Amino acid sequence: MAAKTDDSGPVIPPAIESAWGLRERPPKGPRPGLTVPGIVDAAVQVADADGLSAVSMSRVAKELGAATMALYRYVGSKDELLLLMVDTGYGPPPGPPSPGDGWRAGLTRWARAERDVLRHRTWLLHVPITGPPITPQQLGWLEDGLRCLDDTGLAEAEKMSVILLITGYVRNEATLTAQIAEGSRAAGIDPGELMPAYGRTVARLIDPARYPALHRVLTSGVLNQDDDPDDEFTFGLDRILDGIETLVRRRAS
Amino acid sequence: MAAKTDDSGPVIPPAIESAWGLRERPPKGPRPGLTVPGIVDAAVQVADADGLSAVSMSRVAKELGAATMALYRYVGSKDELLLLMVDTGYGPPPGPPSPGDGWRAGLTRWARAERDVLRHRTWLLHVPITGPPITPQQLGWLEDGLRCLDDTGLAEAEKMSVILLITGYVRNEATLTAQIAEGSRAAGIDPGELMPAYGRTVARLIDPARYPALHRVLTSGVLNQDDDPDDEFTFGLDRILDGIETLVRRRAS
DNA sequence: CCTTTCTGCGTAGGGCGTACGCTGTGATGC
DNA sequence: GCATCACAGCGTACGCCCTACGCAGAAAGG
Repeated sequence: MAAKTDDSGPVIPPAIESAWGLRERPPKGPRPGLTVPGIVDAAVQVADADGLSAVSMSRVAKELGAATMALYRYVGSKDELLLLMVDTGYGPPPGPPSPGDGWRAGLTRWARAERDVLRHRTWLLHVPITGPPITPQQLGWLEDGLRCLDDTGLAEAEKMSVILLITGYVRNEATLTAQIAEGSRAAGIDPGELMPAYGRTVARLIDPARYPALHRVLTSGVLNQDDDPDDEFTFGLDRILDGIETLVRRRAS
Repeated sequence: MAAKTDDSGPVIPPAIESAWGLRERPPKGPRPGLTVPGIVDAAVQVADADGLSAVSMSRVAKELGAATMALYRYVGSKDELLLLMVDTGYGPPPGPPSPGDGWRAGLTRWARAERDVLRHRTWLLHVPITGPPITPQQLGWLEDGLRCLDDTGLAEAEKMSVILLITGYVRNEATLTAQIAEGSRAAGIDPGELMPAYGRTVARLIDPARYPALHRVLTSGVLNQDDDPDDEFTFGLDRILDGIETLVRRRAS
C-alpha cells in the first residue's frame, strides 16, 4: 500500500524522480551528507569554469570534499548526472509570451533566450543528448515555446514540429558560433582573424575549376568581413519564421 | 628549395595534406606497411559495425593487424583520424543540380542526399566537429550546395548562410530520428512504441495546470500516431525553403 | 659498408567510469 | 536500553582509453 502504484509505464531513473520532487528520504539509516542538487550544482560549476571535459566523477567529488564513489549513492551513472546538469544549466524557462505580442515576436524572444543561455554555457552543446526532454525545466522551455503558437490555428503536431525546428536552429547556430570562438582560442589567434585564415587555407587547397561556386564565395571576401554574429543569427531565424508565417497564413485562410 | 614555400598561412595537419594528395613518400627509410586511406577505411568499418564509441586506436589497429602505436605514424591524433573518417563517411557529394531544376528542387535533392547518408551512418552525428570543413569531399558537398543557388541573385554571404541553415536542419533532424531509433533499441521496445511511452511518462509527471500547452499536445495524441519520419523531414525542409523563397523573391524584385 | 632516416611497436603513465564489498551510523521495534 | 538492519561513505580494483617516449630494424644514399 505504498504511495507508488504506477507499475505501468517505463522506469524513470531515480535521479529524475528526485528532480520532480517525487522522492522522499527513507526513514532509516544515516543522514545523507550530500544532495542531488548540490552535486549537480558542483558539476555545473566545474563545467562553467573548465568546460564539459573537466567534468569527471572524481573532479566533482573533489569539489564537494567527498570521495568519488560517494556520488553513486545519488546518481546512477555519469549520464544521469549530465542529464540533470542540462536541466540546471538551462535554468528557468523564459516565461510565456506577453499577451500583446504575436506568435512571431513570442518565438523570437523564446529563441533569443535559448541562444543567450547557450552563449554563456557552451558546454551545454557538448552534452550528448540521449532522449527527448523529461526534466522539469526542459519541459518548461518546451511549454513556453508551445504557448507562443496558441493563437496560430496550427495543429498540435505542427506546433511541435515548429518548436523542434526552431530549437534545432538555435542549437546549430550556437554550435557554429562556439566553434569559431573555441577554434580561435585553440589556434591562439584573434577571433576575427580565424575565418579569414580559414578562407586563405581553403583557397590554397581547392582548384577553382573544380570548386567554382566555392571559389566565388572565397574571392567575394565574405569570410574576411567579420560580421556581427547577432546578424547571422537573426538572418537564419527570420528565414525560418518567414517559412512558418507562410504556413500560418495558409492555415488561417 | 623544396616544393613547399607556403610558410604563410596556418599549419595544415599532415593527414589533411595527404587527403588532398599533397604528400609524397620520403625517399629513404623502410616502406610504409599501412596507408592513411587504409586506416581510415578500417575505422569507418568499425564505426559502421559497432558505432563510434567502438572506434578506439587499439581497435582500429587490431582490425589492421598492426600495433596500436603504429597508427600514430600516419595520423597525428585520434581527432585527426575522426576528421578523415567524416570525409570518407560522407562519401562523394551528390553532384551539381540538373540544369532544368530550379534552386528549390536542387536544394531539396541536396538535403535529401545528406539525410540519406546520415541515416545510414548515424555515427557521423556523434563525431565532435572541431572546425569548418577542410577536407576534399566535405568541400565538395559545400560546392554542390552553393551551385544550387547560382541563379538566385542572392549575395555570396547569403548563399553561405542558406547552405549552413539547411545542412544544420538536416543534421538536427537526423539526430532526432537517430535518437528515437537508438532509444528504442536501448529500452528494448518497438520503435513505434517509444514516443507513446514517452508521452505517457510525461503525462504522468507534469501538472496540467502548470503545463497547459504541453498537456494539450499530449492529449491530442500526436505522439501516439507514428508518422512517417520522411513526412516530418519534408515538413521542416519545406518551411525553411518557403522562408528562403521569400528572400529570393525579394532579391529578384 | 656506413650513415641516415624512417617504420613498427613495446612500455609505461595518467586518465577515465564504475562494480563490489566493507565499515560505521542511527532510527525503529522490542 | 538494546538489538536490528537499511543505508551512507568510500577504498580497492578492474578494464578501458589516449599517447609520449625511445629502441630495434629496414631501406636507401653516399
